[in-house]
Amino acid sequence: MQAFSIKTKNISIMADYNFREIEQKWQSYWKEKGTFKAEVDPNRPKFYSLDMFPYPSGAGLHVGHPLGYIASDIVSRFKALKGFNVLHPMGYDSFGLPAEQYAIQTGQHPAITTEQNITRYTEQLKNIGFAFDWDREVRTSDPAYYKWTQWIFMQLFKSYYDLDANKALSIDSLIERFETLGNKSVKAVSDEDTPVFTAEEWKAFSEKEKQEILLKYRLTFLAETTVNWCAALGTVLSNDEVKDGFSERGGHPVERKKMMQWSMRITAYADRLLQGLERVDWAEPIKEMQRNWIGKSIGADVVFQVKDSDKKIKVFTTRVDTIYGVTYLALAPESDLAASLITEDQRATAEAYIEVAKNRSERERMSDVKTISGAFTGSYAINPFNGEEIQIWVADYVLAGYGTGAVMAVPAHDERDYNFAKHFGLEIRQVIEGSMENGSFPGKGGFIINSGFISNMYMKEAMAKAIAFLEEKGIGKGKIQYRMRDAIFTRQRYWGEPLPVYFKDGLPYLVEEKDLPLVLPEVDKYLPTEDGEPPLGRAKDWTYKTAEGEFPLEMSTMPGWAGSSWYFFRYMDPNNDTAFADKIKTDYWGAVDLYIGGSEHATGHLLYSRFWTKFLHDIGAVHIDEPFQKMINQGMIQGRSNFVYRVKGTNQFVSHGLKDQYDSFAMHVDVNIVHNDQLNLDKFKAWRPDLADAEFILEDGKYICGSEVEKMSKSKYNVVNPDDIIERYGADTLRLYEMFLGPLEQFKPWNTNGIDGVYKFLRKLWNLYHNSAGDFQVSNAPATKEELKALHKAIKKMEEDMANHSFNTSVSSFMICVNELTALKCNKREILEPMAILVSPYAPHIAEELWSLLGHSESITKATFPEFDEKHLVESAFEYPVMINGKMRAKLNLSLSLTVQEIEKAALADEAVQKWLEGKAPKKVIIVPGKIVNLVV
RNA sequence: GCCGGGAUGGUGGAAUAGGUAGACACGCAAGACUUAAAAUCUUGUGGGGGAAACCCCGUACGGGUUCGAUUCCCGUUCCUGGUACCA
Repeated sequence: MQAFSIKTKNISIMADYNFREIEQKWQSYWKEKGTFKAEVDPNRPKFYSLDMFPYPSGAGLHVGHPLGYIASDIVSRFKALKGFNVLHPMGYDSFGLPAEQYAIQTGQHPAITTEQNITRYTEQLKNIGFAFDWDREVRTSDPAYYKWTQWIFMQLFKSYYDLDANKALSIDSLIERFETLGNKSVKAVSDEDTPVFTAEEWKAFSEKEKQEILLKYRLTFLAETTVNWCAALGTVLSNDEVKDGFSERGGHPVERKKMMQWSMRITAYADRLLQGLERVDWAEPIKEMQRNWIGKSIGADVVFQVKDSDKKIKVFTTRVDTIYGVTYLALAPESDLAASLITEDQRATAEAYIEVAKNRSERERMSDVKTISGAFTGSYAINPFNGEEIQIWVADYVLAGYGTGAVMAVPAHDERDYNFAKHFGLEIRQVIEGSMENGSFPGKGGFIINSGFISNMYMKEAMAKAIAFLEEKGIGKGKIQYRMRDAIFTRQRYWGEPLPVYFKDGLPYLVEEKDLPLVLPEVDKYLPTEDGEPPLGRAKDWTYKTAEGEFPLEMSTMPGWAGSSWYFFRYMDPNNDTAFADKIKTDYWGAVDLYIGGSEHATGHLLYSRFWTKFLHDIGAVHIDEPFQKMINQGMIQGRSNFVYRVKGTNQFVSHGLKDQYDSFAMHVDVNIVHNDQLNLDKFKAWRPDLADAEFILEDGKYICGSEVEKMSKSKYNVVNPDDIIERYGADTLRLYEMFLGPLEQFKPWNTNGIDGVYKFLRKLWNLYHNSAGDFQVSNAPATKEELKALHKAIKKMEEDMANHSFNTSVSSFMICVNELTALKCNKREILEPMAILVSPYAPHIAEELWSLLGHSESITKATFPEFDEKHLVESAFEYPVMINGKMRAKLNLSLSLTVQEIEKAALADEAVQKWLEGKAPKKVIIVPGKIVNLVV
């Protein structure tokens, strides 16, 4: 009877670490109990942990994607154990080009592919055991979501940027001011060509004229703009979607083209976007990238009169202090003014030059910086400071898109101007004290010479005087110029949010809010129409009906960044039908406390989100002004390819170490059939039919593969799928291993060479709670000093690592702790309970299982993080390294209560030390108690 | 070109306030268990010399500061990310 019962027990409870069973069990438990449901709770501090919005691609997740999610999951779970109310959501940026390209090829509606991809992504994410509140999932392509993307667009349309208030204000308030005062006194961000008018003139304008003027102020507006046109994709692209003259997605050529486009007046926020960077805790390089992208320059506009003409040329310069050194003006080839200034005697050469320069592609111009080219127009301008006549040139080093498209050239103090002047034999006139031996020099802050009334001054003073002169004469003013351009907001594509806009008399009007969402219509094909309209031109009845009649709706859709610029607010209140999110909720959750994602979004998403947040702040919709308080940029996981070496002309494969003895060539082999660089021969034969009868030349009985770090891609057979790792080792091992691989921010190749160690760790952890028969067994006996010390070392380390986001070192410290406890044969509840909590953020499934075996009925996620107590780590003795001249020569175990004199005495008495001292007394003795002894002889 | 980040054993990496370089893990080697293999466990493992004690060298390279430098400073090389005629 006795024997029988034991046997039954062994069979029923005997438990090796069975990750499959455990992980499924707890994932279902979390789902059923709604463990990670987050609700507003004013009595608890909040923590908002966010991952960058994924685009659900058809390829599914590979092992690199979850890296950041695992890190944020660990932080989220840790914060919850620390008593925080954690918001940790996940959702999908589900509008995008790949689904549409696929739709064009197959005719399948992008919504269907997108849905399939999301299902796959969600399944993969759930297998990893993330503490996401899945009830908050959002999708940008869901009408209930994009209703509010459209709503935000409408608010932008109804707003302008007021420079006195330094915020966005309603366009209605602007109209009121126009009606009473005209626009002369209005300081607002508007188009360059905005006319000045009085109240009377305003009132006399027609409805059409009024709307045209208002468009020059609206924060989102329709205007003729030079855009990046990608013919292959049939759409315009934003600057951050273009890399080296080619589209980021697909690598198609991109050209500059003038088109009527919707834009967002992000430039109005340039300065606040710059200022705000001071207040966020981001990695410095990302901030620097944004600063460069915004590109603030402080300088002045200067107007040059064209000689014998009423034409004027406005230039922007950051160095008015060098204005007496100007020896020519240069205009961009695209400039209409340049063409009009060409005189008869220069016509042939200048026009030919403009023709060539204009038609050179952006890419050509960029890659060919060294070649200096230009042409004299034949016209002269007058330098307003000294009345000198200077030549006006056309030069392709001047960009039409920056400043005024014209520069005042100071060859002595600007390298490009210098090279140009040298090349064409133009005058070089020095106006700052210094040596011209090595060509031009910027001489910033230098002493000004040969410069009329600003001579004998330093830069700062000279600039102030020169600007005062310009303003007094009405021929210029101090100005701040930004490199950043307004963001194009339309794409001539199907799979995006429709703009809630219709056209009347050729002018845009908003649809009424009650008609939102303006749902994406069905079309027969996802291609442009025959007459070049965007795909929405194919939709039937794509019109808007008002009391006045039926009007055509806008046919372009919003760009990919629209939906992702505000999704972090929607997570706070994902199902709200009356607002994009309830104010009480946005007030409570506030800014994202930790944002983890790649640095590739530095100048796109991260800038646009900040812009929209500031706008929503201005209109009183949210109280925060910066969306992401702290950000960590995880490094990309690269692929690590494996190779086999085929002997030429045979079906023989030679192992890596022997390949040089044969005439062989390398061939990619699927990394999933290679373990620790050793090829699984059976799986290799089964991999492809032509390899079934492959033969091998082995070294030490093994086939060793070569390896190389490359991008993770299907064609290189180096894609590792998280599901495969989970199938083999479990989600907890995957989570631990991704963290163990190295610092989160670092770029690193994925290889599974070390994964066994992490898996072994989990088994050792499991064994602490089980006896050798595999039965759960913990003791209630009090813990020993050593056991407590091992535990508290780990607690301390984890606390520190969490503060520094050093996840890899925490995994090591868990291993050390488990190794120590195993050596101590510890199975005390007093140790093992806190131990389970400690590892639970990293390995939540096994931790839940152990926690429940320990007799707890509630999830371990509701436990409290163990309190660190320094007293367990206090040592009474220390093994001093004793150094002679900085080299470690002896070790000395001494009590920490010894005084410096006593330590010195003990050190000098040591045998090994005596040998090195050779009987002499040390010249100098350095003793740092608890650290080191160093003797100088 | 300009602005960042980096370089540590065979490999991933550690050293968080200048104080024992190489924690932890992989791999490798030897041993135990096994008919055998796998798994597991034990021991060793930066390089060179030595039977050993121990000695010399060693954190990309060259200098410097310091009693003491992977850590701070100056210079060089290589890798890597961003950006590109921005007036």
